[in-house]
Amino acid sequence: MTDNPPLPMPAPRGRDRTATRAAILASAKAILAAKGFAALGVNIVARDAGCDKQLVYRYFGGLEGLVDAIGEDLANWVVTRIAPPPISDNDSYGTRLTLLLHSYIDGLRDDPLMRAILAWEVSDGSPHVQRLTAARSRAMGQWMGRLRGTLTPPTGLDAAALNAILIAAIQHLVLAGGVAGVFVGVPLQAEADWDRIKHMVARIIAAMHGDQGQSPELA
Amino acid sequence: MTDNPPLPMPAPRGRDRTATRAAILASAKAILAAKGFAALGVNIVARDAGCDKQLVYRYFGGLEGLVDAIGEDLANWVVTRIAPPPISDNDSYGTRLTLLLHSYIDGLRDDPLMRAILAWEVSDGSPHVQRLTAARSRAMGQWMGRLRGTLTPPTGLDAAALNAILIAAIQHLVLAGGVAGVFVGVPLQAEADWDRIKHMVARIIAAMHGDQGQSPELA
DNA sequence: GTCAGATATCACCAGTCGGTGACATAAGCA
DNA sequence: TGCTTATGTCACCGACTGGTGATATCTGAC
Repeated sequence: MTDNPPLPMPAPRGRDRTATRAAILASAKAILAAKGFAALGVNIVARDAGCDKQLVYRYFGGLEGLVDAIGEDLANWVVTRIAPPPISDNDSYGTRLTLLLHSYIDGLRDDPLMRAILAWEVSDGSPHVQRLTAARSRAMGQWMGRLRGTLTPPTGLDAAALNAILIAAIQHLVLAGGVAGVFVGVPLQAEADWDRIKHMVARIIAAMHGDQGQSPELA
Repeated sequence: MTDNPPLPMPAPRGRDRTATRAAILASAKAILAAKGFAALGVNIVARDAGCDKQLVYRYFGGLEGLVDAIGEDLANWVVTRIAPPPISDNDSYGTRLTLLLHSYIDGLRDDPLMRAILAWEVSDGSPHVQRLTAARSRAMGQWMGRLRGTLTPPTGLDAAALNAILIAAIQHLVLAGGVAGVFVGVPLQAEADWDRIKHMVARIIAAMHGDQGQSPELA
C-alpha cells in the first residue's frame, strides 16, 4: 500500500504532503481492486492509508476528486499493463486485431483494479463514474490507435460494430470469470479455458476480416 | 411502485399476509430495477411497500430471503418477457440462433430489472447473488433449450464458446448502452443503433456456421 | 529567538444501515 | 364472553457513512 522505500532522512516521516497524497491514492486503488467499488469510501480509504479522513477532503476534495485522480492514473495503465502485441509489418489487419484482443484478455485477467472499474461502469451511471469511464475509454482508444492508422479495415465491413461486440464480449467474460468462474456453462478459469475463448475470437476475426477477399461467397 | 388503485372496500386493507408479502416483493423488484442493486435494502423496501421492516424479516427472513424470492420469480421472466422467435422448420441452426439472440437483445433492452441483476452478477460474488445468478442462468438455459435438441450445430465448431462470446457481448452492450448510451464510440440508443449490432451478430453467426445461402440479404 | 502557515489529528454532527425485542391490534375459535 | 394466534407498529440498538469545525503540532522563513 504505502510506498516510501528510500527514505534515509531522519525526518519524522509525517508532514509530507506529496507522500501522504500518494498513500491515499494508492490505498484507494488497492481498496477498489480488492473490495470493489461498493466498498470504496472516504473513511475506509483514510483508515487504510493510516491518516485522517480530513486529508482526503483537503488533498482530493472528497471521494469525487479521489476517483478523478484514479482516472488520471488510468491513462498510464494501458501502456504499462497490457503488453503490446508483437506487430509485424506483414501482419494483416485481422491478425493485428487478433493479437490486440488476445493481449487485452490477458491484461484484464490479471488486473483486478481494471475489472473493478469495468464492473463499476456497467453498474453506475453517476457523473464521476462517467468521468472515470471517459478516462479509461480514452486510454484504451489510444492503445487501439496503434492498430488503426497503419492498416485499414476491409471495406464493406462494419469494423466498429465488430470491435464493439468483441471488446464487450471480452470484458463481460473476464468479469464473469472473475466472479463466478463460469459463463453459460463455459468454464473461465484455467489457461486452457481462455485459450478456447481466444481461439474463437481469432476464428471470428479471420472469418470477418481475413477471408473477405479469399471467400467472397461468405459475404 | 405500490399499487392499490381501486379501493372501494371500506375494509381496513391491512391484516392480509399474502397481500403484504406480495407488496414487499413487488417493491423489492421495483427498487432493484429502478435504483440498482446498491440501493436495495431492508429499510428502503419496507418504506416503499408502506409497511414496517419487521415484516420483511418475518416474511422473507431478511434481505437474503428477499433476493431468493426474486430469483424464484425469475423463472417465469424469460418465458413472459422474451418473445419467442418465430421458428420455422426450414430454419437452419444459424438462422434460429440469430433469431434467438435478436430476441434476447430486445428482451434485455426493455427490462430494467434484468439489467440490474446482470450488473449485480458481474459486480458481486456474494452467495445470495450467486443463487440469483443460478436461478437466472437456469431460466435462460431452458429458454435456449428450445433451440438445442431440435437442430444440432455443425461439427468442427466450438458452438459453446461462440454462444458464450455472443451472449456476453449482448449483455455487456445492453448494460453499457443503458448506463452510458455508447460503447467504444458506437452509439447504443436508437433502434438503428441496435439494428447495427443485430446485423453484425447475424453476420458472425452466418460466417461461423457456414450457411451463407440462408440469409443472403444480410451480407 | 519568534511567528506564519502548512500539515495532521481530534471530536463531533446528522443520517442511514441491518437487526431485534416489546407492544398494540385485529381475526378466529372456544 | 374470553383466549389464542396472526398481523402490524413502535422504539431502540450498535455500527457505519459522508462531512465539517476547531485544535494540535511541526517546519521554515525572518
